Amino acid sequence: MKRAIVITGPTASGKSALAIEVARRLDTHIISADSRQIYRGIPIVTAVPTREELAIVPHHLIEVLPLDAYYSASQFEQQALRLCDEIFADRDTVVVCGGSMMYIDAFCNGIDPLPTVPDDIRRQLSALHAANGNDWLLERLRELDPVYYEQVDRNNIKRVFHAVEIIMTAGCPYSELRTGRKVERNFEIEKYYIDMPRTLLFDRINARVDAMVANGLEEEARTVYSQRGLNSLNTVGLKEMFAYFDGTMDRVTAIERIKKNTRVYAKKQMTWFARDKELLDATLLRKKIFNG
RNA sequence: GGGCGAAUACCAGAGUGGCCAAAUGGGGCAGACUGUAAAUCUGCUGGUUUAUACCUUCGGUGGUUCGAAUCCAUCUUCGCCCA
Repeated sequence: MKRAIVITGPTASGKSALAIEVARRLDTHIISADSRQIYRGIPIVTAVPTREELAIVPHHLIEVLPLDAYYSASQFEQQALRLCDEIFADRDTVVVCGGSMMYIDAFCNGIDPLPTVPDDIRRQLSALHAANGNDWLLERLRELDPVYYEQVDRNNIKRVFHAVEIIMTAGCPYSELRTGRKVERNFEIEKYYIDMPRTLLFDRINARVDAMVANGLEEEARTVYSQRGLNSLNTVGLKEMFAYFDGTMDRVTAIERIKKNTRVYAKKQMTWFARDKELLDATLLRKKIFNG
């Protein structure tokens, strides 16, 4: 049976390095499950592995999309599965590595297929929303899908918006499309999580941000500053630099904010993964691969 | 030596007699999450295991008042000004 070794954990916990060691040992490839490293042009903020690291084993889905490309967990699932097929053609194992919670979930458990919302529908709804406000949007959802209306966090207007645009596209209630069903893969999945004391992790985060700054974070941010509205750039490390460029935050504060927001992000990852009962401790993987 | 101003919860900072365990922001903590997820959203943050409840807080002490973070006296510390 083929096998996918999934390596995840909070940001700066050492996922990439471990994945490279493991993939090298098993002579296989790494599929990155990172919603930001997938974009081209922001390797410093997103901590893309170095050129040397990338040369050790083949990596996939790193720096492959233009910054303005639309992408989603579902697309990741499809692409990652396709890559698995290819890699499994002449190997038994593949390594999937990343900290994007939803991508990991989509890969391991699948995600319900939803229609892709056409641009004109999105634009149209967006205009109506802008003109009529949140209450109007909520009212639309209540009419169109009372079931989901009861379930959503109505303060989270992005979710409400998404539900409505999906309904408009699919022509049926969003709640009918959400099965939450877990998909079985035709390969085994071993999911490992890198755990470490929070104080240590936070020290690593702070050190990594300093390293990014030393490696040209500011210059990198400048090169994409003009495109700041893109979702791919709504990223920790860039938004703070943008605020600095705007003059609303001084440089030292911006760098502090990056550290703080990265810590917050790491905590979100920890919270998400804490409820995943299938996760194994990454130290087990180390033992298995390197001592056995 | 004299004059003025300030002292509030982890920090900053509102509040100037009851509606104050005390606005707001920051920071911290906890959580939600199936479609741009490094996104988006939520709760808690004096103590009492629960609380529309009780207790202890607004520099110290002593007063005034039915009632004080808020008024008075005094002390301490800090800042500014005049000598």
